[in-house]
Amino acid sequence: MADRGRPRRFDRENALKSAMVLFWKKGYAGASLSDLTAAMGINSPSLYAAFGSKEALFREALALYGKSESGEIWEPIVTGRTAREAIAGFLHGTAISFTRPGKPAGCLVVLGALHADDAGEAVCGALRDKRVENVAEISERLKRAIAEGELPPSIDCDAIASFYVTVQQGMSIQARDGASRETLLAIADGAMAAWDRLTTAEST
Amino acid sequence: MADRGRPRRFDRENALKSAMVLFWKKGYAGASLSDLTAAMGINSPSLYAAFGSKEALFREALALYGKSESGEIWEPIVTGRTAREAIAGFLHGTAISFTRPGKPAGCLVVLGALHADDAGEAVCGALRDKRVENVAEISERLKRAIAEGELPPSIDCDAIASFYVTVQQGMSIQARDGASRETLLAIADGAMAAWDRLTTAEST
DNA sequence: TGATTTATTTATCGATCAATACAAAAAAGG
DNA sequence: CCTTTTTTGTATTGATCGATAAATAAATCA
Repeated sequence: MADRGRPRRFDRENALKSAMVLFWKKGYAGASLSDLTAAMGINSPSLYAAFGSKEALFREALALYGKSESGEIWEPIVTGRTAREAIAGFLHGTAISFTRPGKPAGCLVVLGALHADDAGEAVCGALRDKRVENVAEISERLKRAIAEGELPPSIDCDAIASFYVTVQQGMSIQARDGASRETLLAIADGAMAAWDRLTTAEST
Repeated sequence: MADRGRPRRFDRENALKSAMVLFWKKGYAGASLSDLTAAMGINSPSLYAAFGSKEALFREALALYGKSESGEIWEPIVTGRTAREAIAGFLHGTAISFTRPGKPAGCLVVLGALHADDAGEAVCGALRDKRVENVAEISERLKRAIAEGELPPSIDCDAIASFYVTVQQGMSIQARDGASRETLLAIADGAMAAWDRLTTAEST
C-alpha cells in the first residue's frame, strides 16, 4: 500500500522521536502545534497526514517512549533475581534515566498531563492508566516473590508497590527541579532502607 | 485609601479563594480566564482591577494556599517533639490533606505548573523555589535534631530530607490518580519504615 | 446640587490555539 | 504523453487565549 504518489520528504520515525522529546519536555498541552512542527521540521498538513491529530501523535510518542526510554527502568523488575534486586534496580534505573544528559529530566508518563481538563482529558486518562498499571506491575513482582518463597505471604504487596511507585513518581518532580543524579540515587537508597521492615512478616 | 468611588460588589477574599481552588484543580495554565471569572462570579475587568493579572492572581492564590491549606502538613515539622514525630506527622498530615473530600486532590505547589514554558515561566519558577524550600525546611529540622543530640551527626540530612520530600511529592501524583486516604497513609508508613536505618550512624 | 472617583457591564483587542482548504509538485500506472 | 495518487507549501479557518477600551453606575466630596 501507498506505493504511488509523491514520496514523503521527511523521516517519519525521526519526526516522531522529535515530537516525543518535545512532549516529554513541555507536556501534552504545553507542546503547541507550532512547537511540534518546528521541532519535527515539517508543516502542519504533513503532521496531520502522517499522524492524524495532536492526540494521536502523542499516543504514538508515548508508545515510542515506552519502547525506547523506559526499558532501563522496568527491565530490572523482570530480570532481577530477587524482589529486592528488582525494586532496587528499578529505582536505580530511574535515577539514571531521569538524569540523562541531553534528555528531558523526569518521566513523560508522570509529567505529560496531570490535569484532566488541560486540552486532552483522554490523554490525561491514558497516562493515569499507565501509572496505575505500574503499581500493579510492581505488586505482581512482589506476589511472585511470595509464590517463590522469597517473601512471607503476610506482607501487603499493594501497599509496598504503592510506596515504591510513589517514590519513583516523586523522583520525576525532583528531577524536573534540577536534582542531580547523585541526589536521585540517594533517594533510591533511602527508599530501599525501608525494604527489610516492609517485607518482614508481621505478627500483628 | 480607596474610600471614595463605587464600592466593590464582590468579596475579594471569597473570589480569591475560588481562584485558588480552581488553580489547585486545573493548574496555572489549565485555568483559563473564562474559567476563573466564572468560578469567581465576576467579569474579567473586575479581576484585573482587583488582582492585576492572571500571574498576580496566582501568586495571591498560592500565598492563600500556604496559609489556609498547608498548615496541617507543615505544622508537625515545628511542633513534633522528636524529628521522627515531625516527619511522621508531616507525612500523615499530607495523606489527610491530599484526600480531603470536597477539595482537589494533591498539592497546588506540586501540580500547579511543572513545565517551565507553559504560559508562565515565572510561575513555574516560583513553585520550584517553594519545593526547594521544602527540602531545606526538612533538612533544617533534622539538623536541629542533631544539635539536640537526638540524631547522630554522621547522618546525611539533605539526602534524608530529599527522600521524604520526594515521597510527599509522589503522593500528589498518587492522590490525583485517585489513591484513597488509606493508601496514602500506607505510603507514609512505608516511608517511615526507612527511618531507623536512615538515622542510624554509619560506621562506613 | 455637581464634580470626582472607582467599579461595573459590554464589547471587543491582537495573538495564538488545533486543524484544514487549496493548489502546485512529485512520484507511479497506463 | 495523460491520468491518478499522495505530499508539499501557503494561507486560512473558527475558537479561545490573556488583557483592555469605552460607557455606564454607584459611591464620596465640595
